[in-house]
Amino acid sequence: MSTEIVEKPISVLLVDDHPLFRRGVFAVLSADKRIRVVGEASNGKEGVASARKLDPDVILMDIQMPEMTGLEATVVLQKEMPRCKILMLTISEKDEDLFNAVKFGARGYLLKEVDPDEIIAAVLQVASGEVRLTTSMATKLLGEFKSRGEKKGGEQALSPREGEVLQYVARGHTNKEIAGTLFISENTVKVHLRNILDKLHMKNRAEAATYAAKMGLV
Amino acid sequence: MSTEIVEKPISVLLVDDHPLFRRGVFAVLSADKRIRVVGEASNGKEGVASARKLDPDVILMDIQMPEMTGLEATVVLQKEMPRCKILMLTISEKDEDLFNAVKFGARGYLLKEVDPDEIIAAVLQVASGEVRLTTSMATKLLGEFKSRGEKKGGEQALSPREGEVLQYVARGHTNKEIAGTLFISENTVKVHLRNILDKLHMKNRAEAATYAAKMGLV
DNA sequence: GTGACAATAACCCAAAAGGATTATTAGAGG
DNA sequence: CCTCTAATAATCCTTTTGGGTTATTGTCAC
Repeated sequence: MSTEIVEKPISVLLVDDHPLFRRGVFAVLSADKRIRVVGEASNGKEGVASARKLDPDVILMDIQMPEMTGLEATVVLQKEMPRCKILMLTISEKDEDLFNAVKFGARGYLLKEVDPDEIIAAVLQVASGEVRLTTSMATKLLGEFKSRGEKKGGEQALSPREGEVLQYVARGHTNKEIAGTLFISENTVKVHLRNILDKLHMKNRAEAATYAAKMGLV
Repeated sequence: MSTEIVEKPISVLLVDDHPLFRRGVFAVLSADKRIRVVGEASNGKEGVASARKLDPDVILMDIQMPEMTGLEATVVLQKEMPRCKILMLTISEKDEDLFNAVKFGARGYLLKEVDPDEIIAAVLQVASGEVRLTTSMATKLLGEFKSRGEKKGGEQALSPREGEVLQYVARGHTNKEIAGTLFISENTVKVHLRNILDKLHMKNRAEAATYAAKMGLV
């Protein structure tokens, strides 16, 4: 047995709806021997499927994507595969997105305008179990948690399906339309919506739509 | 083959504030022998300077950039170097950006989510003097110009009262509640809401609520 | 294998929202 | 003075939503 320890490269899955951007990230990450890009996906849904199949160490995830956003995908994957570290790589500088990403289990938050070097450092860092945030982000988060410190008792997370339904509601679709899109009965949509309203302590779909928009789900 | 006519490659300048994205585009374009990337810039100001120096055939330009946006740069360059074709490559699906880009002289409008192949085709097409738009964009442009002819400019602004009603809608208030708050009849609230939906081309209050949240009204 | 939970679905009923039309009044601006 | 518009309001009718209840299935964890 050799005394040299051969490290297995960190496997990375890219989830972003822009093929061109993916290619850029791919080029940057592939230039580093400690990292290996094992797959790509172009929306949250595909991302979840790929993650299940590939079981990557790190997922680089965009937030704003068609079909299923990065936030929703993060919710799903955190529950399913807690070993897998999710690093948000997004254009959004909105505080709301940052808070939600962290709340839903992301291990880091990078803006797309970062330097190539930075992204490599971030991948290595989250792979090793650390969290990657800029100091200004960390400050924002601390302030946020302090201000809602004791209140957090009742908050229940939405299930993936509920998140999906909520998206369509926010886009102005009726229950019947949503049922048609998701191939389920209108009754089921109504049940989902009722559960959503109960969990969010809200009164009707318009209020829930506002919530969804603010959370960046649409 | 010595009889083959050797075409000079199309020279391309990339202007985008995301190094990672630039790298992706560079990789894609460099893989095609008919195209040669001759320079990169990370904002509109740098882009204009580089364009003056390099005189590229085609400029791939982002819209949202620090210092000087792609739209501003397009205005400057169109006046100075009309031979140089500008192709917007942006994340923005906003009609307004599309309209402005075309108005300011862009020869094409691509969304960043396009396939690599598409971007090569678009560069070749605008280099040859054609215009590159999706059919849905062309339709939007036509509709815009037609409606400018007869009415004042497409979107009608909400009246103050309508804005007020929309806020309450986004907060999840019912028509009856809004009527009570504003000391008007429920019928009037319904009229306001109908006018809001008509003006925004929306279908129901949930969709309007999403719009309000995105606009920062709530 | 039991218990928890997500997703599915059905039924009923009341309340709310949506769509169309018509009309009155107060102000602003020509 | 006349016109245009925002804001007000009513009536009629249809569709959608919201609220409560019950039940079946599949999966995952313990």
